[in-house]
Amino acid sequence: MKTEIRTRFAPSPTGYLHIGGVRTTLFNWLFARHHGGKFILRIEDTDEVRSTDDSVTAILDSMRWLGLDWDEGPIDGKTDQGPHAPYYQMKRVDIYNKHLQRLQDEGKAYPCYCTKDELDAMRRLAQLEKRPPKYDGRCRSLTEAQRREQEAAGKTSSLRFKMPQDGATVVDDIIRGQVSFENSLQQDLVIRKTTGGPTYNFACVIDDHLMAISHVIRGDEHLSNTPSQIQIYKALGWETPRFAHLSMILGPDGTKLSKRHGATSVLEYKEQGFLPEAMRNYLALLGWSTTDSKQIFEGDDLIKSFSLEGCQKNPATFDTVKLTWMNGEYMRKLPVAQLIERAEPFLKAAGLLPVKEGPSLEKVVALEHEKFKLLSEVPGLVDFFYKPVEVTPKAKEKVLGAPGVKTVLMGLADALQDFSPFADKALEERIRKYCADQGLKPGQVFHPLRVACTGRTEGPTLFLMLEVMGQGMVVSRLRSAAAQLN
RNA sequence: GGCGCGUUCGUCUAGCGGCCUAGGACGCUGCCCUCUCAAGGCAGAGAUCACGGGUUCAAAUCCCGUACGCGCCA
Repeated sequence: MKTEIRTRFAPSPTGYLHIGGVRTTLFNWLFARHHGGKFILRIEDTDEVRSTDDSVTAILDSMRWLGLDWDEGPIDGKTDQGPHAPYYQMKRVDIYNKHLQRLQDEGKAYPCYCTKDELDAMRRLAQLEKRPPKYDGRCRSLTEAQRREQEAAGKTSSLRFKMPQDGATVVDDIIRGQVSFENSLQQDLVIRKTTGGPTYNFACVIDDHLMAISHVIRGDEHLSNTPSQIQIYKALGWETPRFAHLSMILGPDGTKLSKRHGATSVLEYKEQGFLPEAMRNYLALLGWSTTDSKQIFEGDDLIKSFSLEGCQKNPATFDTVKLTWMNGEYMRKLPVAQLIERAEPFLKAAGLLPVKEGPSLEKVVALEHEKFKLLSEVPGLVDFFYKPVEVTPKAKEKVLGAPGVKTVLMGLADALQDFSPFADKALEERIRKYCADQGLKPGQVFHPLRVACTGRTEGPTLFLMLEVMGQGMVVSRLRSAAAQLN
């Protein structure tokens, strides 16, 4: 009996880490952390053509960004050497070969000399006759002499695993329950390719066993391969891990989430200004929930609450709108200083950091705190404190275009020129008094004032904003806005 | 084509035989708050629980079939 909980994430380094992959990683990670177990990262780089170091780096970066730390596995894209080598499948071929040989020696696997053309023909015929396109096992019964003959003729061979042909294999899945597959319908799986390398389904079994994985948590698409894998475990005399097959993630149109649906790489979400904790929270809720339908899980709550039993069987649609809402929730909860820290790359890119002159970023960001939904929005909502006022067309037409605005702006400038204290409440009183004195409605004054100072019709609460902006800037902006009228 | 999986508001979901005239969340609509935009508060629209048969005193919940979707094998 395996007592320690050990899960793993085993990506192929053939591109960036996409949303579906992260969700699988997240669930493995959550499960391991919940049970105080270990989470292992293994690189399935047996596809020599498409595997790249850059992909490994991208995957590692994505996981680090999301805070999904692993207990065993590579630490950067180049560490397929030394102690990290065992976590790269390409460094494990000797191990696979050993077990491949063992199965062959024990008569549980046999070489198959069929060529691709022969297999294709076989398949076409089967389809024509409306039979399942299953390999017919013709090389299974080859005698030693016949095999030597094939070898002598220089034929290359693959190695096939002898699937039992009677009974059924039951996958006892934590999420889906008992799923039964008839063995007679399973074909003799290729476990060593003609090129000599192990196939995915074989290497995966060997690794999961040798790495003592207790729970294999993976995407739904692997469920159909599981009976074959179970039979390989049996043939090797190994205990099978527990299986849990997660539902897939779909795009808005109901098909499997892919590039067509826009951003699918995790790092793209980072660039768009999403917080990793929001991403994690949202992703956890795709296919998992608690019975009280709780939405926001802060701190360790996700780890504490997570269970495979709470996982959904049916696929879920990825919804950017809800993700964005959730990101806003997290941004609102972040203290301003931290918020600025997190938004640093975006502030720098917008030229707002380091602050050259003007009010402190803390005060300015605090004014708009409840409005942010993305880190990338921070600069755009506060930049008018640091840049010359640019009046939007809408503001110009609707507010500055009204009659008497020029007089109002000049009047305000005069009234505020030497006003003290230049602070929220006092300013409000003073400006309301100005309205009363002039016989104007507050709206006739507040709106032009805002536009003159910010160039926009919407923005932070007015008087506090004026305070933060400071007397000098406010008065000069009022005057310059007035000057530009007529 | 065979096998497997799935199907509750637009979306994520609660539900595991009576508490369901189906609950929550996002989004949407309206109202309140209000100097704008948000945030917040309140209210509302929105699901004949894919469809058709059973089982049962009673079914979203159990069984069978059909349809549709998805996956795997190719």
